[in-house]
Amino acid sequence: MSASPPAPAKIVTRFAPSPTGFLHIGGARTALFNWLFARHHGGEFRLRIEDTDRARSTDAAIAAILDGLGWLDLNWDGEVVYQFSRAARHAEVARQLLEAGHAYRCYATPEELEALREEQRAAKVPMRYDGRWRDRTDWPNDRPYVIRLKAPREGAVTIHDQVQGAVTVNNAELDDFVLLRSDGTPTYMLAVVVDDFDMGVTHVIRGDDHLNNAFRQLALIRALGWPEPVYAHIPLIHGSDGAKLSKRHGALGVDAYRDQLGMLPEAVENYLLRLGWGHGDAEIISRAEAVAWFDLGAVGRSPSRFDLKKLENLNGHYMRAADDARLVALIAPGVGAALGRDLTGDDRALLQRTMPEMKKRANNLNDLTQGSLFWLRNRPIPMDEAALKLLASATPGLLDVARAEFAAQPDWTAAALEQAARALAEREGVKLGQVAQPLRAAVTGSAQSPGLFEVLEVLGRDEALGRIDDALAR
RNA sequence: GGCCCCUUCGUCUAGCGGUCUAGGACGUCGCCCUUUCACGGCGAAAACACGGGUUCGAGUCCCGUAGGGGUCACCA
Repeated sequence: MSASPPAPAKIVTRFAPSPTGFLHIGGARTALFNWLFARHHGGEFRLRIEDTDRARSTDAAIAAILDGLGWLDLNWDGEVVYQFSRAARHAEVARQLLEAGHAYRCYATPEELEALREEQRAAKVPMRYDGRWRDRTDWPNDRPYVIRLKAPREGAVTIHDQVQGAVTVNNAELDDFVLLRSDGTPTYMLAVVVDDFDMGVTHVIRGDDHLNNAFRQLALIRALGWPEPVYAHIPLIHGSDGAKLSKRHGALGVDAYRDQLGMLPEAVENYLLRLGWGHGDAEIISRAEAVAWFDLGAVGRSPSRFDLKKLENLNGHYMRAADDARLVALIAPGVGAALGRDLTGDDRALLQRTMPEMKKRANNLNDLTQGSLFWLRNRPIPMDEAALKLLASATPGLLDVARAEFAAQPDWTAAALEQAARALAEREGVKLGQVAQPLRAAVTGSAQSPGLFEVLEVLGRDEALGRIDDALAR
């Protein structure tokens, strides 16, 4: 038996949102990148809910995050880790650091620290904790204290970030941050490091708003003697005006892309993938291709702006490629609500039959829903403004003649009806459009629709003729 | 303000010293198809932020400037 090569360490990534709101588009992309990286390498993708901020964390937010990941089909491995439940472990690590001399007790009060910051602000010097308790041992045992990391003060730290490249920060820029609060609860900085270690996380892929934190976390990791993860800080997503995307600034939860904008998850995924990452000229990228191609090295370093137009275009593409039955199922609730009734099996069959033509005309589910209503409306169907105008300006009498021609057709088929209409137009010396447009308005209530004769055929003789009569009677 | 990061068409991007008179996609405009609207096809306008270097040669490397972003809590 020959010696087997050293087994490559299993790659473990994680998505660690704090449940203080919906899963926004930036978080979704971070989750996507982590998921793709793990799947590409055959590793694990873990989910951790950072709920240590008890005041701001909510169950509704947790549900929204899980729901959003589920919609995007970003499945995670293992159990969800709830950070708050690990507080005892975090505190234990802080105590351990204290005993090893890598951390110390700090009795400075919040007021005292605020005064310090105020001084520094006034003196225009960097605001950071000055280490006043770093070497003291005259602890007033009757007062609460926090545990701070005794961070190195000399030298510099360089992170070889997979996206940002080598980034160096002088240790003098960093201060002795708090690990354990005076009430014994861990800070984010401690919790992240401990949890990533305990979960075996090898690659930390997150927004570059965490880049500066990485240096602090690295100092902690080194004090603990733990292995350092590989970092990849991806640029943030900005709004269309270049300003940071925030809740009050165009940032929507992924649920809004589904429920309000009518997007398909594969379109959102494809769009997010191309935001900050590229693979040559590839634009339409399947999930299998994404898994095969994804790499951190191709992630761009500059922030990108969110472009709804492009997302909608992509969504249109995926809708045209989508299975008709799936689309019917997706719009059925909306169609039923607009119609004020439950859809029958016949209704669904009609939507299904017309879907190949309908989906070419919509870039989102909302438009598809609205556009499909005319098939199922009860007579007399409502007319929109353009339809009214078409009927009003139609050649007098033409609609009546067309109605009579159609009524006389033995075969109610698109081909036969078209032939009749063309013959009529020729006989009357008008263009086909002059016959077709008023008819379109009469049977669809709109100036735009799939091919008129196909519409007439699908509607059926009685319904079509009835709608024309309704228009004639106006 | 200190520190860190970023800078190719309006937007997302390709480009990893010469093949760049800078490619693709969305958007925009025009044409074709056509009973309307779409879909589809063809085409056009549109970018290397600026200034210095390095080099035989720079969109590609280095340094400044400007602009943008991030971050500086007992929040995460």
